[in-house]
Amino acid sequence: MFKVLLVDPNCRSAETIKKLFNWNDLGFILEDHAETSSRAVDLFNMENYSLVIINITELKDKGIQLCEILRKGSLIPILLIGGPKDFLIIRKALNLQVNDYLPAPVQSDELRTCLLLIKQNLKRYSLIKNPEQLSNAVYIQSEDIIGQVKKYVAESLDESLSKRITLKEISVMLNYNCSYLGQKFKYQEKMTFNDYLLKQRMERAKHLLENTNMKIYEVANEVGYVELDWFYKKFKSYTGVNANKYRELATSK
DNA sequence: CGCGAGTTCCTGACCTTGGC
DNA sequence: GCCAAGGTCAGGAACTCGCG
Repeated sequence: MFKVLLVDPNCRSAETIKKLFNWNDLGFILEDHAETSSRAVDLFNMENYSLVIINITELKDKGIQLCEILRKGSLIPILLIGGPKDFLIIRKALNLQVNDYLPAPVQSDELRTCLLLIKQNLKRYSLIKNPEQLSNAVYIQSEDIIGQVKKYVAESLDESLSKRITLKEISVMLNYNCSYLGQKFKYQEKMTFNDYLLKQRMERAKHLLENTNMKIYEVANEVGYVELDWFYKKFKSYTGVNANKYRELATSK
């Protein structure tokens, strides 16, 4: 479990964030809430957090100061929440290597995706409070980068978030150029990222068709296809038969 | 190794058709 | 009416190429 510190002067919005979903299900514990940046610093020094979420709309420049303080002695992931009017402040924060930014009001699926990305990184490296560990982490990252991409795809499929899988998103998460990561993936795996993603989705769809009574549209949705028609096309081109025919053949064996 | 520009191709959206 | 299946097209994501 990764411990989260929420910094938000607005108790109502803090409560809303807490209740967006069950944080424990995603592997996070959100119990601590600081209403001021000074209280946040106190808590940060006392507890061992894995993530800090800051409502920049409410804190403004104090939020930036808080980012500066956290960054001085730590590489802890920082997630900002702010509105369209906070552009200048967010721009400042980006210079402090803030990990991500979500527009307010936060949507549950957006935050969930963001947390999964952060969790991927946290699982990979335990670089919470020691900047010296970053160089080691980056070294590991570049060595096993494709492994991380594949792992992310697999976990996203498991958690039914496959429709959100994009190479662009993964490249941002891993601090790589999108085109470079695509090249690297193809070189190592002898197939493009899209081909790999398609293969994983289709194999999962085949498994679901063989072992469950789910409707075709449910299977399509489960493996990440929003549009059923596109799933039909891809499935047929991958397997050579229609989804229904495939189930018929598989279950008659 | 890493990035940017241009090109290719995938995806989502909308529609139609046919079978049950 | 519901579900399965296919056609078309615009926009965006992924890929390729070339360069530093």
